Amino acid sequence: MAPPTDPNHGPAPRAAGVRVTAKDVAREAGVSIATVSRAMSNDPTIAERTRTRVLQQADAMGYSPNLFARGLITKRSGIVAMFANNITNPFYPEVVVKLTRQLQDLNLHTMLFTSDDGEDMDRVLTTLRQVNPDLVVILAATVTSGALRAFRDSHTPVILFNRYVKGAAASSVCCDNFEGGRMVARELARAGHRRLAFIEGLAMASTSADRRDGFMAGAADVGLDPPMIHAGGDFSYESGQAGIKALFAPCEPRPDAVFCANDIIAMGAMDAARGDLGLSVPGDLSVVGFDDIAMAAWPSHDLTTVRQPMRAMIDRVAVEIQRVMYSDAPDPQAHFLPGRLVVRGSARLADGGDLHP
Amino acid sequence: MAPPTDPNHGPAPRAAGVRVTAKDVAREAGVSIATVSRAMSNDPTIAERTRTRVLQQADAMGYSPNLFARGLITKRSGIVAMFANNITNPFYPEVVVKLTRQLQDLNLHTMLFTSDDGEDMDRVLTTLRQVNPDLVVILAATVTSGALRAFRDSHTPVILFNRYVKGAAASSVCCDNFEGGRMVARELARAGHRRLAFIEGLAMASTSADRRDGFMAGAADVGLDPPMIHAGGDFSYESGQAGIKALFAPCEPRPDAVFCANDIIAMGAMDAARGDLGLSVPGDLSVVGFDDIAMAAWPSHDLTTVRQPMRAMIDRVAVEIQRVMYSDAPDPQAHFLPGRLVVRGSARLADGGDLHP
DNA sequence: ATGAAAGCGCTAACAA
DNA sequence: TTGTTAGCGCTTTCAT
Repeated sequence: MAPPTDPNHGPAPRAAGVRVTAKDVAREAGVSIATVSRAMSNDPTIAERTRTRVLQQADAMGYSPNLFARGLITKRSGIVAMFANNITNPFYPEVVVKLTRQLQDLNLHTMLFTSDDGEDMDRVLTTLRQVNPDLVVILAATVTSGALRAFRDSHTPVILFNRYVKGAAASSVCCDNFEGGRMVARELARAGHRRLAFIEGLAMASTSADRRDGFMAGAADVGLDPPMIHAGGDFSYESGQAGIKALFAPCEPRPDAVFCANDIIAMGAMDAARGDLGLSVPGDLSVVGFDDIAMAAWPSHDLTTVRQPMRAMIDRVAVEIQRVMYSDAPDPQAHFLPGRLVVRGSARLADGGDLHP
Repeated sequence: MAPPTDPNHGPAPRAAGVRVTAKDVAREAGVSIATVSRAMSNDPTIAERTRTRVLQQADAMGYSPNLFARGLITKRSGIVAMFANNITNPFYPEVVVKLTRQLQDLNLHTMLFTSDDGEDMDRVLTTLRQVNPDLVVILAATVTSGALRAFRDSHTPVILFNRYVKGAAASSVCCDNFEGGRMVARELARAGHRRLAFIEGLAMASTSADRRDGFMAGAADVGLDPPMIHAGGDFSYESGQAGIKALFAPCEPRPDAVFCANDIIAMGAMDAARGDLGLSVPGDLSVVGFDDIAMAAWPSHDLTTVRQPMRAMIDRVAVEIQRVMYSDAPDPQAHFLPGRLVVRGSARLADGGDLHP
């Protein structure tokens, strides 16, 4: 079917000028604006004949209702505000785009907000509140409890993506980062690795911390020494390069496996291990990442990694959005979705495994 | 299926939160709502003392003006709609995020729209028009002239990013793709390459076509045979793998240099050349990409490529946005920004060069 | 089944 | 300098 505003559908579009309003359509169709409104919103009380006539007229004039005027009355902006400040990791832009795509089918619109780092974030969140979003999705960013409270006060539900704040008035949809880390440690141990190491991402990111804690717990489970930890980096390729060099700087003990807070770090670590350190991967060192971004599968790195169930996470967010929007006083819910170990050539490992088998 | 504007889709949604309005602040501060409005919008006619008092009260109550009620009157939504359907190439998500960041400082808000591909694009653009954006930025997507006309009719300026439509009522900010391609051909020839090849991206993308045409023009300039062209792919890694294999399938002539429509393709071509074909890069084959995404610089690929001046392009878009928003009947302008050849290890080349020296 | 009228929250004349 | 009033474009009673 032709879209309602297809200019090649029906008579020539109205002479260029101001935007066509319900009033214009009403006048041309010989009805009241209330009837136009009813026609546009599928009000069942309208006569079928009138409805089609009005719709046709609207179509011909290229009319579509002003979403914000509508929102002023219905108290629903139809807007989902997404906040993301992670840009070096292609995982999150991809989530933004895919989630946007999905929300479009629910007649919801994405408004995008970003901040460079911590300090101006509250300023951005204030701006964000001005647009009265029906809902806020915060992607892998640390948000102050003050900001969370402000949202609760304005009755704006919040969904955290890959972030979990205990006791907060916000829903969460996360990959089970802790279990993912634990699984990696166990599998590495099972394949005979003895000296584990971990390269952190951003210190304040719970994704990094949870993966690390899970990794350490897993090492403890199987009786290995606590993994060496390289801290102080961010989620970048350069952090991976720097991390692996730092881990190998002391003569002993040298790790035989390194787990990284995300794939980008892992690729940096792998390239530096091979290039600068002259190590064989996985011969001398197994490297494992987290995310499973597209290029992890490329032969150039062939990276063993924990795949975040992106599709399932996005679907879960969409469901949570609907739940939260269509219930009166929704309790925040936390969802943890299991990751899956994707075994490739960068690590000496036996086999894949699920987080929650 | 319910029309895109159906608000009665499903059960009645809960009303969004009760928000503090200008009326509330006015009551508490003992002034009229007009005064509140003046205080919030820095109207110079208001008394300084009143202004601070009102602002304080507003602050205390957590008030911020409803952007859309304001827009209803001022005829300015403050919204920039961005349309992007390219998701496999990390270049564009990065542009979206960075441009958003920049617009925030101009008090403009980004609304994001995507479509999977051509057909449902008009439907998405219809939805997009409902939000009355002050301006539309279309990123590297092909738009129908009908859609462009619809925007012109509703007086919504359009800026095309890396797309140029001759005679269209839309501004353009592009990397000079044609000259970029030409430069690559010339530089390859200068370094002694004789049998050039090109791997296309999506057929309908002008970025791919312009780079190809420039490349062919450059080859002609220096008297080389017309490059072999591999068509029928998209902008993916897999297209690069398939492309290079197809180019090497016939025994003769075999290319000694391949230029790819973007970096992702180039990496696929390079990995397949080395892996599947057992070639040495750049010994047997030089590989050149386009974009200079972050990972092009990673040692794993060390890709020679044409760098798009992303920062300059984004700045240019911001300037164009301001120009278009603050003038009555702005003529669309086209800007072509020169790329720069970044010489790395994937190609036997003499030296870097600028598009417009 | 349709229309008239009352706003949603805000800004912009126009008065005072 | 401030308040009053009239809408922006739309939905939603309440009549008819």
